[in-house]
Amino acid sequence: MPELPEMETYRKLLEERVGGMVITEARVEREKTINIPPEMFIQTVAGNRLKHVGRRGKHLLFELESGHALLLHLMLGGFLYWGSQTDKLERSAQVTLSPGPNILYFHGLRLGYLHLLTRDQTAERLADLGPEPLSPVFTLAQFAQLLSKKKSLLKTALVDQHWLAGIGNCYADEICFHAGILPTRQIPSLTPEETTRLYHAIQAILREAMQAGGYMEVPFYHGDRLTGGYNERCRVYDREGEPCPRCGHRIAKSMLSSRKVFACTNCQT
DNA sequence: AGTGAGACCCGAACGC
DNA sequence: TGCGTTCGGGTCTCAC
Repeated sequence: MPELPEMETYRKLLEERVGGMVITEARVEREKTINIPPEMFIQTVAGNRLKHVGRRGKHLLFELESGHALLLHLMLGGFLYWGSQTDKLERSAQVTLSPGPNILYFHGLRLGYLHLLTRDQTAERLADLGPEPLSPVFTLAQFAQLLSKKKSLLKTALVDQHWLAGIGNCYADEICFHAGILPTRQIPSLTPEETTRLYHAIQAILREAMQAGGYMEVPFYHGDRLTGGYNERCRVYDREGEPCPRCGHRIAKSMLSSRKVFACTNCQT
């Protein structure tokens, strides 16, 4: 599901294409996707300029000139499409915005949402998130400090948004594989050397995935060659039984608090 | 504090 | 083909 690299890919594409544009029209097809009555939502959003598109963890922030922000979380199965009245998908869209001549379609928002918030409300909603793993202030020392405060299993911590923001089920496994460490390791058992490997794996995997365009299944616009470029690059995620790209051993799947865990039990220790 | 279960939601996958 | 059923999975909340 959409994690940091996918949302960052969307953020960049959106910033380039619709940043600075006036949202001439907003439509709400599913009221539960938003947080206020549709009339109020449309009244505030329509005619408002989209100043900037930001990201925090797995959230996307559409910052409006009025000081409001649209806070997007795609949760499970949510995705975006940017096209025209005719160039659109054969799928229902829960909300559409028209920044400029094209239309931004919000699809698959069942558990996901697009909430219109004031500056203060936005800050409050994001206040509980952990640090951004790719921020320059997120150093190895800070990561080691974070780890020292956790006693849980490694994977449980990696997907905990309050501890570290942006990593989900897929990248947690990919990061552990890159570091050669089992996701089910107890955090207190990690050596300083392993902590260093994990830190560098977080940087390497997230940056590689961002560069490749994440693992979304649906392109962002007609002819999009970036979005979803990471689909073929996952080393262990959803590859149960396939040979490990490092040692050839079969990749194992297990469950951990109703989450799938993929790992090579031979070269990850 | 960590873990687990239930709720949320509906498209996709599956079974007959 | 087609209808009914099951499942998945991030996050929040509430036990234990």
